[in-house]
Amino acid sequence: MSKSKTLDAEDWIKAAARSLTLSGPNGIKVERLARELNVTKGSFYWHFKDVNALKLAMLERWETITTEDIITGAVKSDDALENVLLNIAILGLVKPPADYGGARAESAIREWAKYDQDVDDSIKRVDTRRLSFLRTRFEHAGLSKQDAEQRSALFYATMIGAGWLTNTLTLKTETIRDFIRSLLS
Amino acid sequence: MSKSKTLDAEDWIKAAARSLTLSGPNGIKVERLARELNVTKGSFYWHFKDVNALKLAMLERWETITTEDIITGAVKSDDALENVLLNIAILGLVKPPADYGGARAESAIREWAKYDQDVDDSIKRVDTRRLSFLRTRFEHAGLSKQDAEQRSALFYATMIGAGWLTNTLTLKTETIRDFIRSLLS
DNA sequence: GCTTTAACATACGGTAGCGTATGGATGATG
DNA sequence: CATCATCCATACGCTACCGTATGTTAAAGC
Repeated sequence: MSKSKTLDAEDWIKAAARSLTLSGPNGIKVERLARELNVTKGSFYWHFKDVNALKLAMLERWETITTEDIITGAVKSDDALENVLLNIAILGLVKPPADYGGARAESAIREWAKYDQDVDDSIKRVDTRRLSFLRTRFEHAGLSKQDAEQRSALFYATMIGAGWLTNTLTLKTETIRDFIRSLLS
Repeated sequence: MSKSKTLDAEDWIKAAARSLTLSGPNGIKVERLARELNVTKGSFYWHFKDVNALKLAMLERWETITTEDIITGAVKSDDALENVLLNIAILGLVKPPADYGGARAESAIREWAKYDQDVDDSIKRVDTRRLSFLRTRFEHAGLSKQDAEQRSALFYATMIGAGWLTNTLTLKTETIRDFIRSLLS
């Protein structure tokens, strides 16, 4: 909701992302988003061909945000791998800006992927990108290719699960640190 | 789809569970399920008051299946804790019968819970039940209360994440075994 | 064999949502 | 200042649902 008098496509994308995290994929309805933006759907069909176009645009934003942006951000602190991983773990690996749905977008999109091929393609690219980053890092730390592949996968699975269960359980930093150390030994 | 000429409530519950795993929560539509069952919705409203009643009935089935039934099944092999956990991990902790949506029901329900209070209540009970089972086991293995709490949580998070990413990555049995050993030491 | 009832089918009114078509306002531009 | 493109509102037909009301059938009970 910029202060400009008229909306642009990006405003609609943000609204869709917010709605996704609040109500799930089926919360993304044209007339509903229009109400939240205080316009009518006449505006929407000016900026987008149809809802599918909005979906694809939103996925594209999310992809770049949760791979390139986040990973490069986490690596900026180029400490020892242990600290890099800890950073990633604590940040949840997935903290897109609140404008675009925040951390809750991850799980919503991940589940959505099971019923929608476009979404599945998107998340597969994201997973591949992240896993290859982790695997490379583990290899640089001296692990064999096989160990690097398995342990980065184990680490990634744990982060996804933990980020998923934030409302149910809380992992202490020390617990995560021990876990990372066992992966690196 | 039993061979009996008429349907019962259980048939509708199974159909709803299947539809949930295939199309998500918004795949659970009365007229849609009716088509899949080769009847009309006249049948549905005879067996249930409304869709919400079907939702609640399905959640109840899922709860008992994925806690009592599964856990007691995994424990039947009353080996050392290491093997029990391995069993749980490999079984995914969450393999309800295919009739009721199979393993994919877990993630669907877990995501659904974010937008629906009834579902959230249900999954909170399930998580509590499972975590308390794990925690008790860890304590019996000689870990302190704090360690048992944290490590069972870590184990559970990993299992949820791994079960979630089965299409993306594959953890070898040996990897999981090493992980469990590090948790028990 | 006639009624009763369980298990559906059919028909209806109502809402929410999609996409289109077209009209209206507002600012830039020559 | 008349025109033109941008941005949005309004109005329309259409489909997919929900839930209700009522008709239908086949089998069970007596």
